[in-house]
Amino acid sequence: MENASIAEILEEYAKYLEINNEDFFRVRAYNSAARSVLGLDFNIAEILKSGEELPKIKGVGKNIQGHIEEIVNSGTFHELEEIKSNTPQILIVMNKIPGVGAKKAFKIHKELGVNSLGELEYACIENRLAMLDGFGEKSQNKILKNIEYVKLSMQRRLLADAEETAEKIHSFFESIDYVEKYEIAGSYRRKLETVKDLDLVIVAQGESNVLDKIAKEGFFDEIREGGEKKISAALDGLPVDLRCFEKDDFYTALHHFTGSKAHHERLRGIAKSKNFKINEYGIFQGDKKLKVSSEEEIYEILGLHYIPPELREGIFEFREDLDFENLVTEEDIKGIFHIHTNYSDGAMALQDIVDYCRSRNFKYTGISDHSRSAFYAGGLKEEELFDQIEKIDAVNAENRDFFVFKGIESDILPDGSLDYSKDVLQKLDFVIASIHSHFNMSMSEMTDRIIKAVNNPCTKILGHPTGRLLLSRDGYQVDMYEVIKECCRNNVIIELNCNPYRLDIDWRYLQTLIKEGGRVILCPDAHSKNGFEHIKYGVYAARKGGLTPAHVLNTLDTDGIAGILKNKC
DNA sequence: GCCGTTTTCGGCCCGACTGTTTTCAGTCG
Ligand SMILES: Nc1nc2c(ncn2[C@H]2C[C@H](O)[C@@H](COP(=O)(O)OP(=O)(O)OP(=O)(O)O)O2)c(=O)[nH]1
Ligand SMILES: [Mg+2]
Ligand SMILES: [Mg+2]
Ligand SMILES: [Zn+2]
Repeated sequence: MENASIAEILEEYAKYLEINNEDFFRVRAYNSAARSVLGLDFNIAEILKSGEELPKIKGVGKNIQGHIEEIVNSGTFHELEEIKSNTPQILIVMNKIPGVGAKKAFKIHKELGVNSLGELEYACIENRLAMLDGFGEKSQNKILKNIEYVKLSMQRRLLADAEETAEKIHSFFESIDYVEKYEIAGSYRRKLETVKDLDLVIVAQGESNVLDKIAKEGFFDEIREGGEKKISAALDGLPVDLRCFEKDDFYTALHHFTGSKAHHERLRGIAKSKNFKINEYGIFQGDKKLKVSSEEEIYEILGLHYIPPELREGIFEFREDLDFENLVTEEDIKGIFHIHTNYSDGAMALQDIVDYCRSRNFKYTGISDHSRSAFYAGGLKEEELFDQIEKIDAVNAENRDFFVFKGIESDILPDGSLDYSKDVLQKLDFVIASIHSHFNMSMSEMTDRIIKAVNNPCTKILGHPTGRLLLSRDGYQVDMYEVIKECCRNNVIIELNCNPYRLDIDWRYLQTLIKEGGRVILCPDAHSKNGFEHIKYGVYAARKGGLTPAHVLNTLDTDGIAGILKNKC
């Protein structure tokens, strides 16, 4: 079992505790234990099963360790199952109403016997809500109005889609002259794969009510609420939070608004233990406000190495054995694999791809169309593959400073075998093995299926290992830890698919992967020219996972790649 | 629920805003 599964279950329990109005610090204990588990450099289940003693895990004491042992044995723990079956659905629903949290939802349910949103609407209309202690006419009206928001059920947004809204915001700030400095912070700046909103930090020197002025520009679709220092707006259906600061406070404000919440809890705890205090207005030593002119200085003052925004998730950035000085960048990428041509479902011809890659200064590419079982995606019959091989050989004969590696994205068939015979695959430089069908297998079946493909000597790369499509399709059930170990044992590189809907393998597994000695390859999975633009999302994800160029196969030059691929099957 | 260590229970990140309150709790960032 993966640590991530354990973490997920602990987080779920925290959510139920919170909804049931349990002690705040108890809720937080479960949340922070979950983060700790996610950031471990060993596999909990493996250690427990071997009968060894579990090393000390920060934030995991007797109780939570007991739960973890139960989770490893049975996939859940009884307190969780109990609270799940005892929590009325309406509490969960009401918690989604803006302005209604655990306390209010609990009270409404308990004292008014409200069991559905419909009943809540009635209670408001009949003025019963306003009669409750702590409620009044205004909050009643607000709740009535906000019930609609739950029905709309706000979704998170793909980072790549949020970027389009961000572009509009950049143009807007170009067009006005009274904002001196601003930056989009929050999860957007941390390059999280999906974002709930955009969080803007704004500085306007010598302007009294900047936010008011911005609100009145009519640029945003909606201004939901606001005070002097912050307003909540929306654009393209995406919420936007704006906060205004003095120029001198810009860096601590930016740092604050970049988050994450979990990062701040840890960092501020550390600060406090060293007799500092951090908030959005500065870092303080006693009454003295220290001068800060970069985010780096905040970490320096605390005696910590710098933690870039992408890493600030409260998961593993505080581990003492890690530093983030040499994270991979887009410039490190020397060439790209997993390109589809018009032989299968791609839009570009081989020569177009070569020309385009050269114009982008790539030194090589790896062509991999779909295999024959993927008939819906124009998968290649053997003759077509042989034809493509000839064409690629011809291109390579013409070019001295660019190389095309010959490959295929082979379906992993339900029994774990690949889609062509060995003597066909031997004609290729590489095989990406991917799952494109029969997603509904049990976790152990699916894990066995993938592991069998990974053990096939022809397999060089494992493609999009969970098959997830962010915000629309969960990945298939697979034990990623077992898969990672098998990949490392067989020298199979794991793809980090750069398509912003995929970003698969998830960055949260990357520390585990490199601990096991593995590497990733960043693949745009391009079906058209536009697909090449996706590389940056893969780089963001790799950085979030703390990877350096050495952990990314396609930072190597052509000879380096050829060396890795030289053992044919 | 966890932690530290003045080994036993008090503290756990910090602030803006709202609406209710009559001095602050709840929600959200
Ligand atoms: N210190 C502190 N800062 C917080 C807390 N909650 C939010 N923040 C800061 C850090 C967050 O990154 C920032 C923006 O809050 P958001 O709710 O928008 O979360 P974030 O952008 O991190 O993720 P999301 O919007 O959900 O994709 O505000 C908190 O409880 N404590
Ligand atoms: Mg946000
Ligand atoms: Mg926000
Ligand atoms: Zn694929």
